[in-house]
Amino acid sequence: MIEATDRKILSALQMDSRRSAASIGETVGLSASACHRRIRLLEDRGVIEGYGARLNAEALGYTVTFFVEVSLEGQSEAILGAFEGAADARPEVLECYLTTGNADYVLKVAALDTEDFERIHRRVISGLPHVTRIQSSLVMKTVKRWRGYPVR
Amino acid sequence: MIEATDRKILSALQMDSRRSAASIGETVGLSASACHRRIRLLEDRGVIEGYGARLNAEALGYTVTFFVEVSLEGQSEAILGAFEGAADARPEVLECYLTTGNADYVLKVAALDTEDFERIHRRVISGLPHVTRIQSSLVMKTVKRWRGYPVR
DNA sequence: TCTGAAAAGCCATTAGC
DNA sequence: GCTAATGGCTTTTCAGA
Repeated sequence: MIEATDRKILSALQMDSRRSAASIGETVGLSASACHRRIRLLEDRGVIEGYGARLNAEALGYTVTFFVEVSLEGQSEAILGAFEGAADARPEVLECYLTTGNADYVLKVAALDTEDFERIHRRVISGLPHVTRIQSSLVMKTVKRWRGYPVR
Repeated sequence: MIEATDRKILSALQMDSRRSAASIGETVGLSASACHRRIRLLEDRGVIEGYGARLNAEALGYTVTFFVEVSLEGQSEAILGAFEGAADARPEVLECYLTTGNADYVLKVAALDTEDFERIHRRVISGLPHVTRIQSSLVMKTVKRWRGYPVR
């Protein structure tokens, strides 16, 4: 379990990891050194997995985001493993989940433009091993983007 | 457009935003101050939207992740707007996208346990305004988690 | 064991070139 | 873009609650 003060620290760092330990300590009622030590412990415990910059997709040239539901030709460990390894290796595949429901996998993909989308859909995804059926859903609007987990 | 050196900087910061400008500058062939100025400009241009800690979902107590496909009872601006505002306000809804395809929206949701999942599915999602059909897909395995955009 | 205070070293940031 | 200088921050050490 995670203590209340630690949760406040995590919430602050999740929103803005460039805040200093002194600043966060001030808001949670700790000195800079005490706050810093707690952060270090949360890192060591694996609660904090790392720190990253949030980049603007459009600025990077990605104008198209889409989800792909993928079904495979079987459920054997060999088939699943082959697909997962190949999906993981493709940089176009941003995320990949094995799910219950109609499809076997849900993939999140980013493309530079509609031509790139076409290429990824027809060549990359369809070319992953043991794929039998794919169905893409284009993202027309991001209503709520990822801003981290609720920590309360 | 973004220059090659800036892309290397972005890639490094996306992976680990705690690296110093001096360290990144060394790998991309710049002095600390030059690298720092480029980072500042990328922030000002909005290419870098912010910095955040990556937290471990299980450590926070989230054992269940699922996607929900949601259909609404109409497509009018009022209906879409009401749903989107309500979805955005729910902390359980981590992400929300308006998509093409069978459903109108795709939501990503995290739950503490199966009981919490039940609560969110039956009360939160179903209670969002103008929802007519929902279909959940439970994540059984995260094959590839979000690690940022390819910047090359 | 966790805290706060102080010291040392590193880093971000700016100015000058 | 680089070098140099400054101020702030991280990080460690140490003593007390």
